Amino acid sequence: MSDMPSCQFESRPRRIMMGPSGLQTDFCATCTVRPNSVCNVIDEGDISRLAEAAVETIIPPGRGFIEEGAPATDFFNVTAGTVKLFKALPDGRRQITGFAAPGHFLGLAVSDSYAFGAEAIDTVRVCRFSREKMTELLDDFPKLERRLLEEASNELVAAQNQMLLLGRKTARERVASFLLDQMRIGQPPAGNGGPCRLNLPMTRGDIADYLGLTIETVSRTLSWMRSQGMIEVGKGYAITLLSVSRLDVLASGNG
Amino acid sequence: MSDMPSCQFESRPRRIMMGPSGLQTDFCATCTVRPNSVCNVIDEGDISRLAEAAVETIIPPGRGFIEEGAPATDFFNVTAGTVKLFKALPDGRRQITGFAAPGHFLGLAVSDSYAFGAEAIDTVRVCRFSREKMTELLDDFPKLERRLLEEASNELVAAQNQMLLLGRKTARERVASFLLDQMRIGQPPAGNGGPCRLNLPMTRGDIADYLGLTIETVSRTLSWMRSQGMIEVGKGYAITLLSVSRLDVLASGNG
DNA sequence: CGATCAATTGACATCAGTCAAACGCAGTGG
DNA sequence: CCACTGCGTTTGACTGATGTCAATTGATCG
Repeated sequence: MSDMPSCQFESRPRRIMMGPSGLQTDFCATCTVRPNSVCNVIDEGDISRLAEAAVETIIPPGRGFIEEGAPATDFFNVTAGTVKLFKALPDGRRQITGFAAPGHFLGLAVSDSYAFGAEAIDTVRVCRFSREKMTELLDDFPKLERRLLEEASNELVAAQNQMLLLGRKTARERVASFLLDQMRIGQPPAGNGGPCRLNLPMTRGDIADYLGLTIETVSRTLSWMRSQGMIEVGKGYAITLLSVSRLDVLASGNG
Repeated sequence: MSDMPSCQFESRPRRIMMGPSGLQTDFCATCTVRPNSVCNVIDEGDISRLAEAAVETIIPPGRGFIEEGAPATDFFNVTAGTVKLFKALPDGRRQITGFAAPGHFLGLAVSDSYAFGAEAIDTVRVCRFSREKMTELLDDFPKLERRLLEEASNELVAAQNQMLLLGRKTARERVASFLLDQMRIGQPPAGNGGPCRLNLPMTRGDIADYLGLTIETVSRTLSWMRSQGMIEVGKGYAITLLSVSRLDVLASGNG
């Protein structure tokens, strides 16, 4: 599907403000995703330590930047765009294990090689940390470790939900679950129940690989939902959820 | 399938040796699973702190001891037997998200309620830690936090593998993957390639719920493997792997 | 306008699920 | 000792949801 060249970064070393003392200062201080990311455990006073360790990298759409099985040299924090994480079988079958939105931390594999691949869906910006810098940060900021554990636990919960979806839900239930999940990402938790417009960054193929279905089944299912008045399929990647409640019933297996 | 009574423990407060100073001593020091569990990061000198916090609990076969959605009051460390972890849909469909063998740490969910249920397969022994005690331990032993992060990362990798299995593998590939995984649990990593006898603690139903299949399909697939000379199905829960290499080819999708 | 690529739709095939029967084994009680 | 029961497993016949293959539509971009 994608050519997946071996990990090539289009890194552009970030221009960093220098403070009076010559120390790097507030490159991270102005980061818009910090409140939602693991970085939020670093105090204002220590923020320059973070900026020092991070290298901002821009990744164009479709470019792979983590190769499954390659040596795990870096950690990443997504600051813009959406990344797909996946595993593949030798014959090309692919399972997307998750989508990483801004704030998401990547690279939690403990082993010395990545257990999954990663590819930019749209234009992605990440903060890259070398393994060494990351180790230093972990040693100096115990809070960071606790925060990463929290992050990992949340991912585990998401993974368990996905296993339930992949192992036991029907195609309609899977698509409904997916749409609701996507809604919860963009929306504040208190959804008002009214129509909700989504702008999905990923293709039908990505959705299929995420839900363990084929492109055709995803397309047919969306068409069926449209025929039922549950959603509206706009042009491009827009989908409007017309009846969140009915999708909810479907997603939880009571359709 | 199981009646799952609300969490009832058959706790028997562990008899603990008292040292000269009146402090509890080496209940954990003699623990056979400590080398493989998160507890191995606590130094000998501090081992009594661990013993102080742990309550050993015996759980009979079939008894549920974590209920999905219930308040997450305790953490567990499995010391004997096998536990199944699962999520369920309202209509009873069930996905087993993993099996916890001795050494496995349970309860990593950060939220205040359990994201999964847990039930003993055979007679299970666990060390139970209250949330408060666990927090104390984490505060006092930073190494423990790092170790838990490692554990969580490993579980994430396993979860990603399982997503690939559930989303993209055929029934034969799933069963082959499962048998090989089970072999690797019991065996030291250097499998000699010769026949390998497994004694699975779980029923066909559990295997089916783990692999996202039905009992019938699991049974048929095992019969097919037997007809191919790949395995031997003994009475009870014994299965002998006759050709690990052919199972390997199957499991990785080149069957 | 033609080329390309993603998405949709249709016709058909198939893998795994469903329903049902039979088997094997263990435990119980006559 | 044997009949009876319960439960998990195996096997068979059939069904159906989803995959496969293929044609069409629609959007984007030179």
